Amino acid sequence: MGISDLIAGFIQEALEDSDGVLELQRSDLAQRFNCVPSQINYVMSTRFSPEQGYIVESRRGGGGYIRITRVRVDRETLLMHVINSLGDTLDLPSARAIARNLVDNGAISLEAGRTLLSAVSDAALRAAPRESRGAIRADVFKQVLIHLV
Amino acid sequence: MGISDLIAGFIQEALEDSDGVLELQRSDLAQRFNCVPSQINYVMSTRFSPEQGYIVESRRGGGGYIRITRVRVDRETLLMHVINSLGDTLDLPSARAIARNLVDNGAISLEAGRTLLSAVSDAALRAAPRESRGAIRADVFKQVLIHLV
DNA sequence: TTCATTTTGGTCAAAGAAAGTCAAAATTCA
DNA sequence: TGAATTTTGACTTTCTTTGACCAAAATGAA
Repeated sequence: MGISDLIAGFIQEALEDSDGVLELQRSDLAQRFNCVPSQINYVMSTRFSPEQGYIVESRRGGGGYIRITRVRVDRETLLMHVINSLGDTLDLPSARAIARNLVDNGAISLEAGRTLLSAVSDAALRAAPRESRGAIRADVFKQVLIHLV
Repeated sequence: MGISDLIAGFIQEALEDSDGVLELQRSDLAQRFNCVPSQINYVMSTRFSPEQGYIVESRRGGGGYIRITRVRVDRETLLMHVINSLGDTLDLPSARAIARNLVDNGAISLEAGRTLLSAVSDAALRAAPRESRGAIRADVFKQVLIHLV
C-alpha cells in the first residue's frame, strides 16, 4: 500500500472525527507523510473527487487551506443511480422528465431543478455546435447532479 | 486565517452592530491589528468592493475617515444587474466569484449557486470546442440567472 | 488670504506564503 | 513485459503582507 492510500486513510479518519468537514494545509500534510506537496493534489483528485462523494475547495496564499467536505449518502445513491443511467448524449424532453422526477422525489430542490433545466436549455447551448449539443447537455446535466450529491 | 480575514471579520461585526454604516480611521484600525495602514486598503478592495455589496468612501487630512456602507438591493435588481454586466464570454474564476457573491447576498440559494457552478465547470463543457467554451459558459450562466429572476 | 505644516488616507510594486499544474521517472499490477 | 498507477519536482498562479513614496484635507502662521 502506497503513501497515497495512507494519506487518503488519514483524511477519511479525520473526516469521521470532524463530522464531514475537514480543513488542512497542503504543506503540513505533505510534511507529516514525508512526501512532496503535489502528492496531496494527486490524492485529492484520485480519491476525493465529487464522483466519490467529496467536495474539495482550496485557497492559495498566506493562510491558504484545503477543505474537504463529505456529502451525505442518502441522496447520493439516488442521484448516482440517475447519473449512471445517463448516456453520452441527452435531449431536452428527457432532461425535463428526469429533472421533474428528481424534484418530485425530493432529491433536489425545485430551485435546483429549474436551474438545471435552464442550464441545458437550447438558449443556453446556442453557441454550441448542433452536433455536439446533446453531448454537452449530457455533460452539464451530469456535472450538476454530481455536484448536488 | 490571516490578518486580512480578521480585519474583515471585525468590520463585518461592527457593521452589524451599527446597522449598515461604519466610519473608522485607517491608522487606528491598523494599530489595533498590528499591521501597516495600507493593509486596510487591501482589505477594503478585496473584501468590501461594490461587487460584494459595499460602498467605501473616505477622506484624508485631519479628522479623516473611511466609511463603509452595506447596500442591500433586492434580489431582482441585483440579478438583472449581474446579468446585464455579463459579456459574451465568461471564464471560470469570474463565474465562481459572481456565484459566490450572489449566494452571499442571498440573491440565490447555496444549492442554486452550486448547481450553477457545476453547470459551467470545465467538466461540464468538455465536449464543447475550446474556442467556444467561454461563450457557452456565458450563455449557460445567463440563462440560469434569467430563469432564477 | 496665502502658504507651509501636519494629519490623514492612497498607490504600487516587491517580497512572501500557499496551493496548482504537468510531465517525467518510478513503481506496481495484470 | 506492458499498461496503469504513483511519486517527484520544476515551474506557475493566486493571495497576502509590507513599505516606500504620493496626494489630499485641515490648520495655523504670516
